[in-house]
Amino acid sequence: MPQAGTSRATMEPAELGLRERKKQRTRRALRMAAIRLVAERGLDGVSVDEIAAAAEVSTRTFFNYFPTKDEAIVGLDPEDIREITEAVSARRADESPLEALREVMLQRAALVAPEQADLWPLRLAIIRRHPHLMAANAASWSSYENALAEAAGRRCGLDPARDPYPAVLVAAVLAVVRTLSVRWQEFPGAPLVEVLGQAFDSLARGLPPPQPHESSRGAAPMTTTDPCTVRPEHEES
Amino acid sequence: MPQAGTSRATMEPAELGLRERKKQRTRRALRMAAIRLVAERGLDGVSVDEIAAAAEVSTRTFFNYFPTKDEAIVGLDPEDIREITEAVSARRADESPLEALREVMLQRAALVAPEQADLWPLRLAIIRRHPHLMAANAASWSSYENALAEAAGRRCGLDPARDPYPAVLVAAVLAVVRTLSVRWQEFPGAPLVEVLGQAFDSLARGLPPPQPHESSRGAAPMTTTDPCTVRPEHEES
DNA sequence: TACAACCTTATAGTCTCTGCATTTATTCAA
DNA sequence: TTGAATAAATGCAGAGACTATAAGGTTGTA
Repeated sequence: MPQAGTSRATMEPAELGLRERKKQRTRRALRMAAIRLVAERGLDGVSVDEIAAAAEVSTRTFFNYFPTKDEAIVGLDPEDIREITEAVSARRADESPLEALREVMLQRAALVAPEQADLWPLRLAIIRRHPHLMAANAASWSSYENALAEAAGRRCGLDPARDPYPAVLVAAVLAVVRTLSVRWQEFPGAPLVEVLGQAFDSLARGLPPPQPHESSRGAAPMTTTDPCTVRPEHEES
Repeated sequence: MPQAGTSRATMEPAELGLRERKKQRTRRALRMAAIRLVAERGLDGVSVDEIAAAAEVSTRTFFNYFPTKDEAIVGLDPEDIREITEAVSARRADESPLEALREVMLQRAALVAPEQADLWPLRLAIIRRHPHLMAANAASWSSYENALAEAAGRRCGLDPARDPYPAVLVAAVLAVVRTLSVRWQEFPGAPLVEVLGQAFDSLARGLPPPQPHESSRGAAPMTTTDPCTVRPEHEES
């Protein structure tokens, strides 16, 4: 059983066999070529032919790896999905589902895989330039919404097919992560992890309205972390 | 006086000028043709040519109205966006942003514009059959995430460009609505409005983990009681 | 009526993406 | 080491999505 990964990720597991490793390399090469070229010349300024050429494979091979040009740019690696899902399942059982997701997402945001460190900003720049990619992005995420929802459901003993709670929880969490990831690029004031953390706090409190203080500070915090005046909500204890 | 739009929607405002009305009709005809045909024969069983033919316009004209075949099926009318945004702005000022959004979304879910009443289920059926459309769907929604975020921001006196709160709030809310709308088609046990209402309650409480077996709450938890069998069903292609 | 602005349309072409048959590379077992 | 068995990469042919352009119709206006 694999150690519920904190590291791993950079090294190519030697046990994987030559064929598998080659595939990973090809996929990465294609993605890098796609992102680099598109960041440079715009989405319509680059054809799949050129991307494939840059990665030194045939055009047809490109489509063996990605169903769409868009996916090559914004899609998540299936491996990443597996990692994240596993990480959620591996969290201590006494955490609430929201807490577990929070921690995994924050960790993830903190380490942004080293090889992709330089690609990440390019990706976001591209998305900002071509908003419709945010869709493809969301779509790609939604493909692991299901996986995550299942993991989340298991934590609280719910069948995600029956009870909407896990799906709702995951949808809300991923929406927050996605939104802030994109914003973060535009207003790189505070580190992403911080902004995300505050957003999660807010979410955990039921998204209470923040006070409209005339804040002329450069980086307006999401909400204060002290006992704010939460509006009276119907709650039972 | 707009009356916080409960009606309107079916009548074509006569003041709009012939040209404008014609455009609306064409757009609607194209959308209806697209949804009907695709629901019948599947996404790849219908070409844009056929859709245009069914709506009695040229293929080129189709692309004057929709940038994409997908958009014709899942995209929102700009007019709807305007209506929803206005409805949010029109809510009483003493409601919290979350409450305001909640009410608007519930109202919207309750009345599903009359002309589209029959199209709505078809749309969802199509999305379920072609999961990647959920992306286009989300994308289209995201185009009014901004509008909504701005309206939400105004309510609490925040500049949505500076403070992430409105964006986060809206993203979470729309994620929930989208998720449940899709699920609702698969498990049509409880009325959508009810399921949505429960989800909003949960959101307002900070997404607390539900108890697997104790049904201590009078107000029904999100747990459904229908025994449904489910399988993934990723048809596509 | 005449004019300007805007829609629609046909044509022709580029690009995306798929199916299929062939070739090349990798694994595995003898 | 060799020889299948297996899987991936490639080239090719083709359908369909989408666009640029130019020409022809409609609508709003003077």
